[in-house]
Parts: sequence; structure tokens; C-alpha cells
Amino acid sequence: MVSIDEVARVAGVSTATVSRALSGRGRVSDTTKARVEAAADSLGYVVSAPASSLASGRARNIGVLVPFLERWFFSTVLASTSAELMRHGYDITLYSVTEDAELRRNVFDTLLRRKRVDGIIAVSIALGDAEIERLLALEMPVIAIGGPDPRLRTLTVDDVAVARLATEHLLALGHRDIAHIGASPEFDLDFHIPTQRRQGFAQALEQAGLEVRPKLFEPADFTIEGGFRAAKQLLGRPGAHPTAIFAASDEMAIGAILAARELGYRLPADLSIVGVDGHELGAFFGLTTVDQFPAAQGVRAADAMLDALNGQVTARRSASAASPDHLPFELVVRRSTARPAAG
Amino acid sequence: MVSIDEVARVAGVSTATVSRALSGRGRVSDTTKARVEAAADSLGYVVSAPASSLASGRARNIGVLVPFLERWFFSTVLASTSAELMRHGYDITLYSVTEDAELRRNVFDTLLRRKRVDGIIAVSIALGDAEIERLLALEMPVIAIGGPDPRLRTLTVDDVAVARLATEHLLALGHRDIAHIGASPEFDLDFHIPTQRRQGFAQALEQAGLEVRPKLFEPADFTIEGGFRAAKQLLGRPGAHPTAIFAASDEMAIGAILAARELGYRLPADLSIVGVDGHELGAFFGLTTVDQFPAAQGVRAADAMLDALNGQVTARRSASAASPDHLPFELVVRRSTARPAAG
DNA sequence: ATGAAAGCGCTAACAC
DNA sequence: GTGTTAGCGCTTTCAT
Repeated sequence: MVSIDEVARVAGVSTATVSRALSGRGRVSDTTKARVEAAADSLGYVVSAPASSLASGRARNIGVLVPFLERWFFSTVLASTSAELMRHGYDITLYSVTEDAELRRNVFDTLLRRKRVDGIIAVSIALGDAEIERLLALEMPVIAIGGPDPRLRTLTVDDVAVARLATEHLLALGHRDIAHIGASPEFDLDFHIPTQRRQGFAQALEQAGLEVRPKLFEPADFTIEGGFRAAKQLLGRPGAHPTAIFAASDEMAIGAILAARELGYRLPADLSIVGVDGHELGAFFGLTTVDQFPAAQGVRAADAMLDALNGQVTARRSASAASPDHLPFELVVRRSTARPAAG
Repeated sequence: MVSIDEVARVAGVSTATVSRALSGRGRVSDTTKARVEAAADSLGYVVSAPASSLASGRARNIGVLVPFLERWFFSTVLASTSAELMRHGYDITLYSVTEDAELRRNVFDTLLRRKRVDGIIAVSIALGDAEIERLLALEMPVIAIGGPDPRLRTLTVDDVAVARLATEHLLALGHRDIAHIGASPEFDLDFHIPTQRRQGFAQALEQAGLEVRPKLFEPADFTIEGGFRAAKQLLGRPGAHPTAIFAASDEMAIGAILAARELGYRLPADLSIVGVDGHELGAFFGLTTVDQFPAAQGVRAADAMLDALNGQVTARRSASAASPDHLPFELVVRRSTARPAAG
């Protein structure tokens, strides 16, 4: 492997100059810089990451913590974060944080402490108290996306507002019997987003002078299948049925659409359905949704990380931990919602 | 940050011994080992990855190349590879190899050459000739999953056989007019799997004495939406329609199911549909498929990598580049296939 | 089984 | 603007 000494020899300068020329830190005359670059190119020289990290303390590598890699939302965020970071010369090291308590502890106790990463992005992951302490103890930038903890700088949509918007859309269309498919209790415990969406739903109803009826809530697990089952429950029970459903995720909303079709409902004539996320399949199913632009979220997180690493103390950043940075969202109306049938 | 010297001091041994005790390389008496571990624990010591890498040449880190992170198949493989590797103390660095030519070159020319990884796993990614040369030049283990190049050790299902199996299932049920939804030509160019599945389809038909009718082929892009459109074409044209469809992926098959439903087909009475993959939604849609166990593939790739790094020259491995390691697959019959309606 | 010491390949003062 | 030099925190001979 060609090392920095050879480049220095070929370029006729010291290794320090090579380092400066190639990294851009410290000043080097334009001509030397050109010579160094030429030498490096001709030799096919690439800086050794470990050597550079050891000497500088910088790893040019960001750790990304993700749960459920196979859920669309997470892989979408991951893909865009990764692309943005790569574009700025950073690698990303993936830590998939699963249920497995042992693997999980290993991540926080060892893997993240190996000085391999300069910062950490935690994607919508429910962190325990001890885990958050661990992250804080690392003394490196941590950016959370959609996480619930006030101790971490968090980028997130205002989930209460998102849910309110979706619900208000249905109310504005004239619906009064609106059901909600949200998180099952266990899921809720360590992952507060579902709860917030439920609150937003309730707020909107109350503001419209309607009561929240427990019969019109059905828990599910944020998958298509879960949404399908929940909708079957909601629509299959004897007695009165809702004229609209607000599902706390697009995947559940899609499941609900499928369930409604199977039960013979015509959408949106007999039933309106609205979701949340901006899922890639939303357009295909004609799903009305509140888009939270997951890909953009990934980019935002990456940029926030880059800022933090460059010491950019923006106004927003100093407000930091206290108030989470709120991300944009938008109601996208498609074919799955309409005014309820008269009568 | 506590370093190895402190551990050595506390344990009353040299740093060399600490290193040996903690890494397991070289012999250390049980008692010293215990003392060192106790000291390390009490100090909260964790080896610095860059320092260790620099000194040893080993990074304990595997690079994973993935296209389309947001496609279910890839994220599933990635999740299982990652879990398996983590279990063995390896981190994984993610390189999402996109269309963007510049980013892409950067990966092969720079990122992978930084000595940050000990090996590379390429997940179903179409590699150019120059790119493969680059990988080979790295002189580290490279494991491909489902890739097409004979120069790399490749784990893959026999895609021809997979397609034959799916098609033979339909033939055995008595279908004679079988359509195929496969890759569109561009997609085919750099990614040979679709072509092989098409070949397997053709082989099965020919073996049954049937001719391959171009009218019964429709290209798509491996998404639900693509499968939906393709099926609409196949089923919406004037003239005779197929009684069965073989889709080259489960996502396309699901799209086809939705299209068929929308056109008023009852499945499987009017139409049988079979896919390939073992998609998580398969059971939900009652989809008959040839499961290729993607999660297991990820684990296999991880294990193959670990073997390679440990210098395990298995019989299979020496056969290596020449014959790809064939992965298991299995026909899973569900509700989407049945005998064609009489007449 | 353990210690001493020489690097691994770079970066960052510091000096000029 | 450029060179000298002292590490960065480990691992690994080589002795003993």
C-alpha cells in the first residue's frame, strides 16, 4: 500500500505538506498543492482512515442507529441520510438496534465507544434512560429523528399537529363518525409518536365538539397487515360503523383500504381513509395522507450532523434540547377521502 | 478517555499483556486475564478502533454495498447480515451504490480503499467491469449475493431453476396460457437475474411442449406498481387472456393481484398468480411464491465472510469463483394458484 | 506467561 | 508556506 511518505517523495515535499494539501487544513501554495495532488493521483494514494483517525481524532464516519431496518420509513430515511453524508465524505456505520437486549447493550457499551464515529444519528428509535445517558456520555453530537427524549436534539414533525390536520380534513369534509387506528399499548410504551398522533386526533374531535368514542379506536402494529385487521374489526362489528378512518401510518391505511374493499365498501363513497407518512405506495392506492417527507428528514438529519461537527452554532441549535426542531408536513389529498354519503 | 496504559497500571501488568488478555491473541494465564478484565471493566475501558486497526491491520468492520436500500429485499438482507456480523463483533459500514456515477466512483476509488473495512459484501448489485477490478485489487474477501459475475464468490439461488419451479407449478395445475411479468430491457442490461428467471420460464414451457408467446410477456420494474401496470396490460388487451401469471418478484405479483381484483377477476378461480422472493406480505395476500429466504441469505453471506476472514478454506470456497454457491429455495403454495376453470 | 520497545501511517504543534 | 518532530493508542515481534 502506498503511503504518505511516497507521495511526499514524489512531490518533493514533506509529509506534513502532503497532509495539508490533501486535507485542506492549513495553508499550502496552489502550486505545491497541485503537485501533491498529481503525485497522489499517479500513485493511487488514498489516506488510511485508521491512521488519520488516530492522529486527528476525527473518523469521518457517522454512526446511524435504526430499528426495523425492513420497515419502509426507516430504510427511506437511512438511504437519504447515507447519500447526503457520503456526498460530504463521510462513511456511515450502521447499528441496527433490535429487541435483543444483549446485542443492544453491546452497541451502547462497546461498539459506539470504540472511537469509530464522530457523531450519531438515531432514527425514530425508542431509547431507554440508560441508553440516552450512554449517548450523552460519548460527548459527541447526537441527532435524533422523531425520538421522544428532550435530552437529545431531535428533528421531528409535530405529531400532534399532523394528526390534527388529518382529522380536521375528515371533519371539514363533514365526517362525524371517525375511527382511529393507532398503536397498540405495548408499542406505545417506548415509542411516543403513536400516542401523540392519538392526542392530535382527540384534540381535533373535541375542538369540533365531538366526543372521542373508545369503540372507534383500534390498535395495530403499523404494518399493512395490522391495518387490515384493525379495519376489519372496525367495519365488521355489528352496530353503526364509522364513515371515515384516520390511520396513524400509511401502511396501516393501505391495510385498511384493502380491508374495506374486501368487505365491499366503495372508497371514498362509503368510507374515507387518511394516513400519515408519504409512503411510496400512497399514490398507487390513491391514499390521502399527511406527508412527512421521510427522505427530506434523512437529509436534514445529515445536515444537522455536519453542522454540529463543523461547530456551526445556529440559533436553532442553541435552543437545542429544549425545543425539538419541527419538520414540515403537508396534507396530500387523493382519492381515498370525500364527503360522506348523504344521510 | 481511558487508555490501555491505565488498564495496565491498574492490573499491574504491561500493555502488551492487556492487549493479549482482551483480544484473546497470544497466551495469558487465567488469573492475569481475570485481573485485566476486572481492571478494564472497572475503568470502563474499550479498545480504540483506529489505534487497533492501525497497529494490527484489522478493522473489524465489513463494508456492505447495496443498491435501492428502500426495496424490501435489500433491506431484509442488510438487516440480517448486519445482525449476524454484529453478533461476531463486527461493525458494518454501509455504501449505498446509486445511479449517480460520481458518488459511485467515489465509493470504489476512495471510500473502500481507506483501510476501513476487512471485507466487502455486495448485495445483488450490478457491478461494472472496472468496479469488479477495483474490488479484486483491494485484496480482501468479497462476497456477492445474487450478483452476476464469475470473478466474485457469489451466493445465489439458481434463478433459472427458481423460475422453472414456479412455472412448472402452474403447468402441473393444468395451465397452458401462462404469462410472465419480468424485467424491462434496461433493467436487464446490468442485472442478470431477471433474464435468468425469464429463461427458466421459457425452459419450463418448452419442456412441456408449449411455445413461448411474446404477447404473454410484459416488462415491469420489480415494484408493486410496476406489476400492477403490467398485469393490467396482460389482462386488459382484447383477445384471449392468460389463465396464469408468473411474476419475477413478489412485489410485482402483489401488484398483479391488485390489478386482477380491480378488473373483476376472482383469484384463483379466474386467474392464478405466482411470484418469487418470500416477501413479508406474501402470506397476507395469499400469494403462492418461490421463497428464496432473503434473511437467511444475509446470514449466509455474513458467515461466508467470517469464514474467509478466518482463513477457513472450505471445499466450497476453493471451487469459489467458478461455481457460485447455490442457495436453497422452496415453493410455497397459497391461495393465489389453483387449477384453471374447466373449458 | 510476560515485558520492552519498535512501529502502524498519519496529523498538529512548533519553528523557521 | 513548509519542514521537523512528537505523538495518537494500540499490537507484535523479540527477549526473557
